Amino acid sequence: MAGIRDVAKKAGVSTSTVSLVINSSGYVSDKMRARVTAAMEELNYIPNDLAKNLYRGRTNTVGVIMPTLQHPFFATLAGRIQHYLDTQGLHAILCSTADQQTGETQYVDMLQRHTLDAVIMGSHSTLSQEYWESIKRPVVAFDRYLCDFIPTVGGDHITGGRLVAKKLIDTGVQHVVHIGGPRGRYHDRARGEQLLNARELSSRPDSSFPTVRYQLVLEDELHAAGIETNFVTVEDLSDLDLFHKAASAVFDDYSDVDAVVAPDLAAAAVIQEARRRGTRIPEDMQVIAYDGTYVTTFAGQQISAVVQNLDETARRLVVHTMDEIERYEKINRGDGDMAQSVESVSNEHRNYVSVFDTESGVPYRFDAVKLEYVERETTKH
Amino acid sequence: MAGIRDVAKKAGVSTSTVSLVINSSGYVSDKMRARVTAAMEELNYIPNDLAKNLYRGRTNTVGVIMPTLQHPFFATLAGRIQHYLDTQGLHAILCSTADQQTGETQYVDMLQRHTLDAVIMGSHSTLSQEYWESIKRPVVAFDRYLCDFIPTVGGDHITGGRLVAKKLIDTGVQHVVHIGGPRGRYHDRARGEQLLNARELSSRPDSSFPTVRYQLVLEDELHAAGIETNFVTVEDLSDLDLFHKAASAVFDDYSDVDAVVAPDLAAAAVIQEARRRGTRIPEDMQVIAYDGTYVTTFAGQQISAVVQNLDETARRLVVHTMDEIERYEKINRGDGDMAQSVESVSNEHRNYVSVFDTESGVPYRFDAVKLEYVERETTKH
DNA sequence: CTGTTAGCGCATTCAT
DNA sequence: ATGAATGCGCTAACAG
Repeated sequence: MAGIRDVAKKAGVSTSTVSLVINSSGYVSDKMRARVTAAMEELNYIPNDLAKNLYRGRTNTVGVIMPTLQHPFFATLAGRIQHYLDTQGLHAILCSTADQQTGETQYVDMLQRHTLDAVIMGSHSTLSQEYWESIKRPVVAFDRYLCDFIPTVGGDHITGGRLVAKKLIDTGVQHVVHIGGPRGRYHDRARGEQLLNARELSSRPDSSFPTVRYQLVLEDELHAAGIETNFVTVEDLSDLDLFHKAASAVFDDYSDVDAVVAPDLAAAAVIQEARRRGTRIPEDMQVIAYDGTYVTTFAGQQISAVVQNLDETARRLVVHTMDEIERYEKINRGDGDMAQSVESVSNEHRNYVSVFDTESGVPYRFDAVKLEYVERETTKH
Repeated sequence: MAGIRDVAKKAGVSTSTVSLVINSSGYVSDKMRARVTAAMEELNYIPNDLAKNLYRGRTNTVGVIMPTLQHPFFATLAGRIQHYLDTQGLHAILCSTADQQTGETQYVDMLQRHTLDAVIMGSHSTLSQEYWESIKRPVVAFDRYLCDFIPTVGGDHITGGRLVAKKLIDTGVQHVVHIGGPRGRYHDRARGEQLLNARELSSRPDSSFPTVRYQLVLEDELHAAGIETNFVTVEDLSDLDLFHKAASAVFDDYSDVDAVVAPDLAAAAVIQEARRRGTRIPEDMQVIAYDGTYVTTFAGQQISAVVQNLDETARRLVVHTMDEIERYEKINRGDGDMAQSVESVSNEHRNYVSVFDTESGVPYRFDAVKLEYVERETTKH
């Protein structure tokens, strides 16, 4: 309850002196400082950050929007994001859209009302490009394109797809079934672009960059090698039971399948189903997981996987978040134009790709994190 | 950038009228309302919640402290907490202590500085009882005793331990190895109290109520039935590799083990290790997981488990959180004494146990959520 | 029913 | 080096 003025009164100084002591800024004589700290102790004074926030117009809080924490993939990513935000003195408000009635708009709202300094968007959004453009506050996207004004950090799924394809081709499989989320959500016209590299992709802000990309690359490379492929859809990623159903479907619908590529949980379900049906892995069937979270090490056997570097992804997401916050602060202060701060970041990452839009002065930035293939029990050498 | 006064000016009314329109409180004539909303549209006005927060002294934000989001157990719990907080118009700031340099004190700090309305404490705390008592702001604990002023919601691990013991005894096993976190952390004197029921436990605020309790009950009941038991420790729960090491240790150190009880991830590791060593489950060995998250359904085989009702746990945690917030608001308004609001909650839950401390006027409250045993592939009937 | 005004608790110019 | 005054943007008495 004790306020800064109580402390000032008790110490026989003015409020600004107390303020200087609190923030250890400016010059305060040692005597004054001692008296002030003594008064603070006595009154058990604790500064109220709400006032500070109002004055500063910042809360040091970032909204982190993920589909669900149930998936180790997003839980891990969220954890790493929290870690890197913490190193910058920022807090994370977590929103798993699956756990909430109100969707992502609530958080964009908080962003607009200055309850949030920025938003990291990791969920699929049905909102239009125009909507995201109209926000004009710091937003960074994970693995998806929102609009020209919003930078993206995501896995290099082109490489990811190639890694899987190469391994399967080398192993000599004939019929690959891969499992994934509904494809309808994604821009199908991207279908013809799967062999573009990250730089080329990033120059096409009209297409999204979701994980699903690796599937397109995979299919193309396998087809080019004369290998048959089929796709099994998991409609709702937050319904874990569907992964088991998908695993069953693989065996039921494709009797001659000799390789499965699937996100971690689905891959784990396939391992379990294989044991139940007496299918030996990797002798009778190869299994490769896509994502490579700890689920691949706690399944029935250790699963080979294309691993996403979530730590690095989180690090970059936070770097861009800070940049965006700073960029908008500059804009709101009036100095510096919108494109300015981008340059300074562009050398930060090896795979960083910037495409400047000279008309708007604002670039769309795609920051690709490399993926890695790890060989384990479920594939043959 | 547009403020409430800009809107007022544009609409030709006063700021308070605008405020009334925004909060749709009080009476405003339709004409005025129309003009105000029109002005808001034109100016693209968005209220700044920082000012509102300062005035109200609340942020509608609750700190949720968990050891790590890596564990599906805590990730799921955190997700459910977020869900229930959301239904009450509250946001969740997430802190997994494993992901952060700064520990839980940072969040208690935010609580004191009014950045947080309350804190839900799910991590182990090394801080003293006196420390927690001195906070005097809303705190609710998960599965652990902090101090007399702080209510706890936790699983009924007494029942949990009994469920496991009964099953194992019925199955006729001879040598049980169970895996768990380091025991040193927990009050050893609780050792002699393991047969107390929830009510009796709750009347002993000097002991904590961690998950580990089930192990004590388990050991006692098994010993009483003449069954040998051994304990394998996992020193650091956030180091997933240790679960695999523990699983190996079970086989290496105890060749005649015929049953394993372990937290989900460790149980999954045991399943994997058993397959590697040719041990058949459940023919040669029974496995029961404690917690029952989805990990038990994605392991090498479906694992029998004592399931914690995390949804109900989360619900109650949030109920108590709201109660505490309200209680402290009353206290700060001066009306109502500290013990008052507790009564109204005590009938809310079937397993709710209150112990009133007439001296302080504030009870220690322990709210126990029932556990359930689910039979799956890894145990015999 | 609407407008005027006084804070909410702190940070920061400016004088001194 | 220190203090008095002003404002951050909004809310809620109170007066009209």
